[in-house]
Amino acid sequence: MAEKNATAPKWLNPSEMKAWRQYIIASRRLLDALDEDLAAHDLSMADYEVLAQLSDAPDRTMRMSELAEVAMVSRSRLSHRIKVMEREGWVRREACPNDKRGSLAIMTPKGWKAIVAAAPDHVASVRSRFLDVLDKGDQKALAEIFERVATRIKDIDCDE
Amino acid sequence: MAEKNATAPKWLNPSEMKAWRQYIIASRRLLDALDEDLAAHDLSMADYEVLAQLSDAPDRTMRMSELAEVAMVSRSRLSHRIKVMEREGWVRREACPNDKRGSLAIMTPKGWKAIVAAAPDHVASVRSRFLDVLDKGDQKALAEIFERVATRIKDIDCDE
DNA sequence: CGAGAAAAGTTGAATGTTCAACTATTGTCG
DNA sequence: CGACAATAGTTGAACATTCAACTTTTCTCG
Repeated sequence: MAEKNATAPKWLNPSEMKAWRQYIIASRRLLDALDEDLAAHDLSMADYEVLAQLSDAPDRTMRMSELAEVAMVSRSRLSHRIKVMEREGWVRREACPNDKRGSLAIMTPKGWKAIVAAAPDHVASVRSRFLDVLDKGDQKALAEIFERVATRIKDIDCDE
Repeated sequence: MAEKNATAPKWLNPSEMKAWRQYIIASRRLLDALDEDLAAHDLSMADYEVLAQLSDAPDRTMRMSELAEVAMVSRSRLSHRIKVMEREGWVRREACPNDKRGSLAIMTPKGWKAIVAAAPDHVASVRSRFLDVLDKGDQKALAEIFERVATRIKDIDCDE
């Protein structure tokens, strides 16, 4: 849990509140819109992320736990999702040769076709719904801010 | 679906990519962390939002559809969630006096106690995980950017 | 070596969310 | 008025996610 800082006021001031609310509202709408756009390809954002990461890996092959890590989903969730992707014929599993506990997720040609079909639309959608309203300076500022946010979260959760 | 702009390149350039990835990664981690923090009060972010909005309404009472709107959840989802909150004794439902189709969600004293207990921790958590890494300028920049994002999404989805 | 801790992955059950269908009421307008 | 469209809300079934338990294998270190 977050440390309570003795000097921090209990409630947010108007400027903090505005930043937080605008962020949370726009993020919700943005993710919803991107999900809707992806639905045309029968994909959710989470499934897209999994397939995109897998398609980027050498031989389009990855250890389950590594894939879970980079796609930011739990192992359990990945396991369940891969099961349905297997049924769709997008991915297959193979035993890991050097670690007998392990399991490899391997993208099939059909899976490759699916991600290749979805990617341009998804990129266009990210562009039109998000990037198009940012100029170069905004891009840089945003990247810096969220890099700090991610770092901060890692720091808090490591020493508690 | 997003319009395809003839001049837009198919892929993201490094600066766009960085802004997008940092945003999506940090957001995921941030929301996860806030959810974990709220778990101490047996709440998800979505449930917190519902209760917070309801607690702000006159008489802590709201029409279901209005509550769904401001809490950014579907009507169906709200209906299901309110059912479990009713079981917890946090909310009760009452028929809407002037519109016989309608239904009012009313926060109980127990529900008020729950949100009052959770709110300071949640605010502290938003602060320490997010706001603390923003200076005044960042706050303003972020609010402006995400206001544009939200507006853009509304605009796209209205004329298509 | 070998005991116990840690890591990888899966599973089933419980819980949460979406989706489409449905009832009931209200609004619109010829 | 009265037919039809639109709105409010709920429901159950299908689907997705989480959670804790479990198996198997590997790592650590006395």
